[in-house]
Amino acid sequence: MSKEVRVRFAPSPTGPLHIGGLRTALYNYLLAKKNGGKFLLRMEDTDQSRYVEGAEDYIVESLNWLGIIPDEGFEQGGNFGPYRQSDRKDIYNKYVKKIIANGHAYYAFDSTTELEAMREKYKAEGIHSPRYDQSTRGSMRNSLTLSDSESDALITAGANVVVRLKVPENQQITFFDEIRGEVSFNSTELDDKVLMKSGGMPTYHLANVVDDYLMKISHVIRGEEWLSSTGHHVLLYRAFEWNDNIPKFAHLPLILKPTGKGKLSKRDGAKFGFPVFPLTWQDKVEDELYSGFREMGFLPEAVINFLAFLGWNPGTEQEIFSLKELEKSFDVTKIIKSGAKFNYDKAKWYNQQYIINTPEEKLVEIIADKIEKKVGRPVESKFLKSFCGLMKERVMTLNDFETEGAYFFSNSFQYDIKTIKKKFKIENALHFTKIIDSFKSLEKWKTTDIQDVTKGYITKNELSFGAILPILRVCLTGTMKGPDVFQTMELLGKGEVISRMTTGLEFCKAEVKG
RNA sequence: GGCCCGUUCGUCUAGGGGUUAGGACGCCAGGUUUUCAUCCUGGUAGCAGGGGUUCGAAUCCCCUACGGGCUACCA
Repeated sequence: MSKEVRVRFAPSPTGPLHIGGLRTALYNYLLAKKNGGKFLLRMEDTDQSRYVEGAEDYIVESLNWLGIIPDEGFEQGGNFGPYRQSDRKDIYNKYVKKIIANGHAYYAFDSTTELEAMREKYKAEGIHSPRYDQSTRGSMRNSLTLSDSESDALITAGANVVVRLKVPENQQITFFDEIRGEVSFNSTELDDKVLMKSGGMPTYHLANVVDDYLMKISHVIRGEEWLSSTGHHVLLYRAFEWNDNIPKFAHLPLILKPTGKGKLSKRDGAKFGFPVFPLTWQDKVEDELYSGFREMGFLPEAVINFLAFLGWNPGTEQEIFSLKELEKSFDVTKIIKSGAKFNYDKAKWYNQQYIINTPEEKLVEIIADKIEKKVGRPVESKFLKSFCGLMKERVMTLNDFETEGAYFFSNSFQYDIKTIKKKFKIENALHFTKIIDSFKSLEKWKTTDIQDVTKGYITKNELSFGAILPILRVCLTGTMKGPDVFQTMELLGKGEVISRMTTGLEFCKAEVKG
């Protein structure tokens, strides 16, 4: 009987969640669903100094938007709570006492200045990155070097007391990473990490291991930035004698900048002109607005699909996967080892695919409010449905509906002068007037009728389509881009078409003369 | 600097000893649509370098180079 799959997404509320974190959440979620397991959301808020107001809500809302809903967490509840680390201080305290007692951790009393002095001293001796470890701890102020009575006094006094892991000498630490295979460290390379900070809060390392154990986490899927500290985590499991309960590890490659080097950062969005966050985030400290995929007009399904494929693929040639399909096909061992550059073109392509495959009714639900807000009046849903049908094959984002299709809602637009100059011949002016007249006398205002009467007129008078159709389009929409001109006319309505044609024709005449 | 991880078209990737090295995005060309987009067809372009092992390496091993991560009382 294999253990139940229980995975967690454990973000820190230090700011908005960026797409790297989101992908981590997604992979965790997929592994849980694939195996009928549980996906938990745990808030790692042990650093009160970095706590950012609203970040927690942002994380929850982001996951909700994407449909990655936790089975357990501080909102859903569960039998392994509390799910905020700040609410678990007593638990960490209890466990840290335990490993101090069994000799795997110790108290250290060094002040910041003392630590700095130590680093300076060893640096001067040519050691590049001096650390608090087995080679230096003997010359520091801690419960290993001080007498018991001295230590006790300092512990009681309470200032500057931290607990450090006593890393053993020359131990081989090997663990199996589901993505990378065997990874090993020698303990001599590892420093005596702080487990409990002076305020009594645990550090990530302690809290993480204790929580994963207590919450019966079976797989730890996290970013590659944690790979180096996994040695410490394994040591911790050993110190607690939880060897049989070490979770499986999977360290995800980082998401890189699209150009240049380095991992994607929050500033890259503004720099390269694409979102790196799921939702727009107003940063109060920096007074900066970071754009989000949702506000940029992306469908959550498209973002999911795009994110899933940034570092994973099923090994088949299928590219479009719904969340449900991903849940079935996902396989941690197929995750790519190397970092992937963020490719906004591909993200847009996914979005376009999803928009095209979304039924018009659904699109109306999504964009109706935005359109009406922009137009400033209610718009019939029947109209919107046709509008979506005409536009959805030519938009990249949801926002393009209102920008590229603005002329369906308003007649105040700029005419494409170039086309008018090129295509409008003054000797055809009378023909346009006659075409307008034939529109007026049209009883049924359907695409085919409009098309028949227009094309009929062109053929009968031996005119060319190229001399008439572009001008019709420009007069009606201002632009040369857009759906079929006759379908556009049907949707615009007879009155509107006649009115726009009349003013448009006057504009053309004036333009050519002037 | 040290430790750890990585390296297939411009980008995302398939491929795990014998393949014309496959797909997708982008780009280019053609077709459809007398617009744009969609759609269809075709094209462009890649195994970081050097040594091994082998009858035979993109594939296995080593070295180098390059990239990335970590090196806090941050996560």
